[in-house]
Amino acid sequence: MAIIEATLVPVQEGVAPLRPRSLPDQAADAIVQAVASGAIRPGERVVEQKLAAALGISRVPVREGLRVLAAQGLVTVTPHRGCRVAEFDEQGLRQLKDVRVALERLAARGASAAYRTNPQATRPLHDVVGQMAALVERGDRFAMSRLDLQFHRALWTVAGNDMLLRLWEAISRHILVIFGLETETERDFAGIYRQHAHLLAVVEAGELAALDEEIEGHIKQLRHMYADQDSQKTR
Amino acid sequence: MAIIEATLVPVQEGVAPLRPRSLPDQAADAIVQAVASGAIRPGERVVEQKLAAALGISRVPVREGLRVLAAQGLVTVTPHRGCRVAEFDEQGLRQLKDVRVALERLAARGASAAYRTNPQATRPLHDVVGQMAALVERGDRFAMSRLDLQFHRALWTVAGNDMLLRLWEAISRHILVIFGLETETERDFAGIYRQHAHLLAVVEAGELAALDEEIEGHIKQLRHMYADQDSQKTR
DNA sequence: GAAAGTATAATTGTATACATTATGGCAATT
DNA sequence: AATTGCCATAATGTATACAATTATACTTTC
Repeated sequence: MAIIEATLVPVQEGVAPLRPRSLPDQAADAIVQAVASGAIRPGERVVEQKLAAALGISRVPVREGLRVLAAQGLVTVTPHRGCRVAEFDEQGLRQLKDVRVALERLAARGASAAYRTNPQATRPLHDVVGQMAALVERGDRFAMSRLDLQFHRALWTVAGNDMLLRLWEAISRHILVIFGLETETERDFAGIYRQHAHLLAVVEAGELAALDEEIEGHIKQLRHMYADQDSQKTR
Repeated sequence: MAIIEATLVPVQEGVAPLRPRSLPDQAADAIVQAVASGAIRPGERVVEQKLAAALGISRVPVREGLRVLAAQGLVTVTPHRGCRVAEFDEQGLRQLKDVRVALERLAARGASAAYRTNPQATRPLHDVVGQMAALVERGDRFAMSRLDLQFHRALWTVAGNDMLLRLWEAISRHILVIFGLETETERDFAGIYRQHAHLLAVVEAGELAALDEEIEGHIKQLRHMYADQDSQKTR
């Protein structure tokens, strides 16, 4: 059987399959980044041609990127009337938080189970927490936000649920934007590090009730930070 | 202020804004339908040009539809190597079920809260259940599956969480495919009707613990039905 | 003077054409 | 005999061109 034969072929270890990032992907990231950095404001109209020109590419990959973003809820697209960046009002944030809590619990439980099966499974999480610790001194806000997302992405990955991870792709983009839009209030870097370290410990402990509570508390902060800016909005 | 003036303009009530379904959307639906009906098998390679030809359109809208399906996890796309329909193995089904339970709980709680605020909120759910009742006699398997999905879509809509509803769009497509692929074992139509009616009653009752349990039981059936076929798979 | 009609510009939607990349077969080389 | 290099083919990725739709400004009409 050819299949069996194929599995016997020695596969080079230690090399990850490289995959070139396509223009649509890059375009989607660029748009999200633009929103997160404030270059494009929530609710603002987005014109394909202008985006394409700014990115130095044609409209086609831009459109594909926008379609994906629409599926993930970061832009709304009305037929023949174009795209508009989603608004991130207080209600939307609460909804996002609810969804995230529900799924993050699942992820944490999955990661917890994976750890019980194989204590090495949470290695990536420790790595991220380690990087966080190194960042506490020099307070790089952007880098810390990235590590925050990276930690949770790792958590959802360790859980080993493909569908879950796919939903995280959408959710994390929302969070990325929210992190970007959040007020400049200095975040408590030591606190962020401590929180994630603690969450990781609880995951490895595997007490379900404690896990649920930890997750709930961990995510609540999100809404907090953003609330100030939102109340400033006149409209 | 122009804004205030605008809000005073009487808006015609009772008419839904009509939006033409775009070719990419139709293409995506067509592909999902083709998988659900068995015309395209899970894991099978999908060539854009052939799809376009079959649908009588060009490749561009097909590509956009495929990108959305990829974001929703129904196809996997490898750069320069094309698309492949996802496989729905037992593990994937379990993962899907876990995610669905977690989110469906959230939806049910939201719907329950909406009902407490306004008893009219669950009206659409009663409608669907009514249609189910009418279908019990003449056992139209396809129609019943549609009502099943329609019920849950209504549930998630009533919950009033946009993000949640967006995720449902992805999940429901998976379920649609699974329903289609499921073995021809006659489903218990009366049972399906009864289950949904009961779920609705529990939602309106609003007992959280009972709700969680009900959801869990309600969704477990999914894996069940498919398990047989999956075990037949040789590979 | 407000509503409806009309022409024009801007933008999106789709199709076609071209460029790039992967795949499979076959010869050449070691 | 196995690996490498090369070529032909097929499919994807991207750009450009055109068609269809919407928005805007202006005119017309009652």
